[in-house]
Amino acid sequence: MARQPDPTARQRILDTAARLFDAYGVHAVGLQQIIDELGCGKNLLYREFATKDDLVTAYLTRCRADWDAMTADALASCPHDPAGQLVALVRVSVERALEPGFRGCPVHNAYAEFHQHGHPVAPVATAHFRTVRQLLLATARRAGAADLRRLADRLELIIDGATANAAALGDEGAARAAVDFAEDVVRAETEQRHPG
Amino acid sequence: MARQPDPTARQRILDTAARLFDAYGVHAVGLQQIIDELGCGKNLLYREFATKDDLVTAYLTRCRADWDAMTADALASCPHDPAGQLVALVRVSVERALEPGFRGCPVHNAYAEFHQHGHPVAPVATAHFRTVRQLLLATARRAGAADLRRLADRLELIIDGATANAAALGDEGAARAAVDFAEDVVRAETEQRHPG
DNA sequence: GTCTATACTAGGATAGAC
DNA sequence: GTCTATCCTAGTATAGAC
Repeated sequence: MARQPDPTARQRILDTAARLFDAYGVHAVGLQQIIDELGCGKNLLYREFATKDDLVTAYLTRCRADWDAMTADALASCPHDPAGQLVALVRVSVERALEPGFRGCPVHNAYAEFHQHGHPVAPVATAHFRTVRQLLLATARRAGAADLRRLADRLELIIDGATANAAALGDEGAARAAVDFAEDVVRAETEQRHPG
Repeated sequence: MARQPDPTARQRILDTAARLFDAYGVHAVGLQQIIDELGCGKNLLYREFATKDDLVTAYLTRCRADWDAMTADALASCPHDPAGQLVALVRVSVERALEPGFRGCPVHNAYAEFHQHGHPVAPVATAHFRTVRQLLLATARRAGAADLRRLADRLELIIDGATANAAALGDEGAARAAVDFAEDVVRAETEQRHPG
């Protein structure tokens, strides 16, 4: 009897690839290493992903989905408090960045490895950067910020800064100060102006 | 007559290596590519740098020296105004990050590629991170900040955030807001408290 | 003696045939 | 799942120009 194709194969390949790419970077991980860790045959991987670029693109798409889910949870934690949602977006970013072994935002890291020459993974990364920006702007608007772009810019700097710094210094660096910082910024940018 | 050894060889190798590592990442650049671009023989490179790790370590040490020179200039631009120096440190970081082709802080990028298993380049990178932090703390102290660590943490988040964000979105992102942000933070953290 | 250039080893990469 | 082809890597050794 012929074996049935395994519908979970693609997901298992992506799980292993993501773990290795996250830990060592894309260039540093070979397909053979993924195959060895997964214990599958070479055919299976090449059936699901024709080239390494295809696998990397799928990996980055998955990173984007993870980030979308993480931020959706943050927004849902205080659905009627947009100012609190802005702080929650910073909080979940910092929590992720302070996990042991964190090596930096996978999308930023992959973009640094592949941003040249119209590489196929570059547009997936840049789409993520625009998504982050749009989410901050939309939430700042609902929070009634006087200057939408200024508040969104400042929170984006805090998020990106905490992410990069945590990769370098972990919780011995500036990342642990990010949430307090964000609270002060949100308060300053959304408080009522005194009349007259 | 015998040829004289070229005292500039090591520097020329480092120039070319730094340009390629900055543009494509360390893993993505082979020694052969450096040799080809430089037009030297393989022997010369291996005489100056016995292994690729040696070359990468020298490259990172050079990146650190570049950063030290850049920040020394910033401090010298307003030697009797520590608060202005803090803003100047942010300004030069943002200017560097907004240059065309910027791919992120080279030390952060290299650390992301080589942070595992006690790799010989990792300590060079972590020493840089501590240097940045110490410089911000020392300057914040001279600026008379009420809470040294809070001011240094916040400025470090802004610098790291602008650097990472500029690599992703260039001047269409949050990086251009960093200097104004830093000015507000420095003002808030160094202003005189009202007595009583 | 210093340099360029090339040949070579050994291993790992992607890719694909069977 | 194995086996092969081709390429690229780090690194060494050798040949020959200046």
